Amino acid sequence: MTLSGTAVVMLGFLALRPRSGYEIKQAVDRSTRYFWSASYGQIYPELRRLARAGLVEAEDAPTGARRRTVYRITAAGRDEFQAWLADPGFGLEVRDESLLKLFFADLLTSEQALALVRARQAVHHRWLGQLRAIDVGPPFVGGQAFPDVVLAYGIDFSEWAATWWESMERRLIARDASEP
Amino acid sequence: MTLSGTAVVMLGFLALRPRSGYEIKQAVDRSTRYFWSASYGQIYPELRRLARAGLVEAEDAPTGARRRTVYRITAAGRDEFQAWLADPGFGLEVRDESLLKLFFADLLTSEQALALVRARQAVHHRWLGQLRAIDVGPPFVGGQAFPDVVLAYGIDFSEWAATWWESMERRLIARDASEP
DNA sequence: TCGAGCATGTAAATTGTTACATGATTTT
DNA sequence: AAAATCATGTAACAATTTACATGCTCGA
Repeated sequence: MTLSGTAVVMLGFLALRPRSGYEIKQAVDRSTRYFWSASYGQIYPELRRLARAGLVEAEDAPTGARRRTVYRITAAGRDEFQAWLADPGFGLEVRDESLLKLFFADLLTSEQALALVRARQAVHHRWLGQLRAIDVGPPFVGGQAFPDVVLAYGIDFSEWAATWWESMERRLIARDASEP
Repeated sequence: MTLSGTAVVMLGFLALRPRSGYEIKQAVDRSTRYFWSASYGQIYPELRRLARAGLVEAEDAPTGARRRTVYRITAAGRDEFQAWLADPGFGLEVRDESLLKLFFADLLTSEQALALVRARQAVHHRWLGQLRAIDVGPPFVGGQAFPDVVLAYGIDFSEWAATWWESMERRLIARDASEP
């Protein structure tokens, strides 16, 4: 059984505690979304697939007349998740349109290139604000140490990147000043 | 006309000079692949679409009896590419399976978590070697300054990341030594 | 002559996003 | 009473990977 990326992150959150599809989406959006996102269009169909495969179990848990289904990971699901987790191999894919634009930025004016560099900078500053807000809030996953390690990585990387793009901005400005 | 990511990178390389599909793939693999990859399964069909849309022109350029088609960007194609390039907005998506595994690493033994951290380290060291080899070789795109900026980003990031994961390794080892 | 590299392509499957649709509950 | 949020889902589309298939050319 090969788990898709979405299946794996869902199983991971269900391994911590039972949740509804809606709650899984919230968990992803509050934590892994920077490096592993998931949309409702994937989550709900995938929950059904996982249930058919016996990796999770569904339970009706309505709030009043509003229907709600909570999923619980099974022993088989836990085994699958552990197997994925224990394998030290991993995929790492990046689709970075700003680096791509910068790559071809010789075809831009100085002003346009500068705008690009500043837009990129802004992204890192925004992330930094968001991640620091998580950092000072209550722990996302109680008793778990590694989510904090990942958060620390996010903050450290954002700081490094913000600084890198700021110094790139200064270099571009200096270059423009010397060449008319 | 909305250009797909693959279309855009192809048009970008064709804006620098005419190439065959094979040569576009080589260009991508030698330069943008770390942040923007493309496979033959996309490139060849997309070249035909771009030709139908009038953004590129095909020309037969066989080597002996081996067929070969070289594509040249048209004025319309250049306009489309410039329009994409001049827009300072960008997408940035990451699918980082190693951060995801680290996020759930409380479910792993110390040894397994350490193996994961070391595997991640190895990736950055490998990239660093590859990027430094490009850095000392002949310039990939003659007369263009920004590809070197992107390369510098890649090298600086790889150095930062290698260091970060090394210090994470030391922290894990220290933690394991203090807690039995 | 054999293998590496040049060169082009298709088909199937997977993966994922976006937009749409519906309705209940809670907060302002 | 309206708006935000909770909650679930589908359909259409877009993007992408992988595996397969074919055949030429050049250097060892």
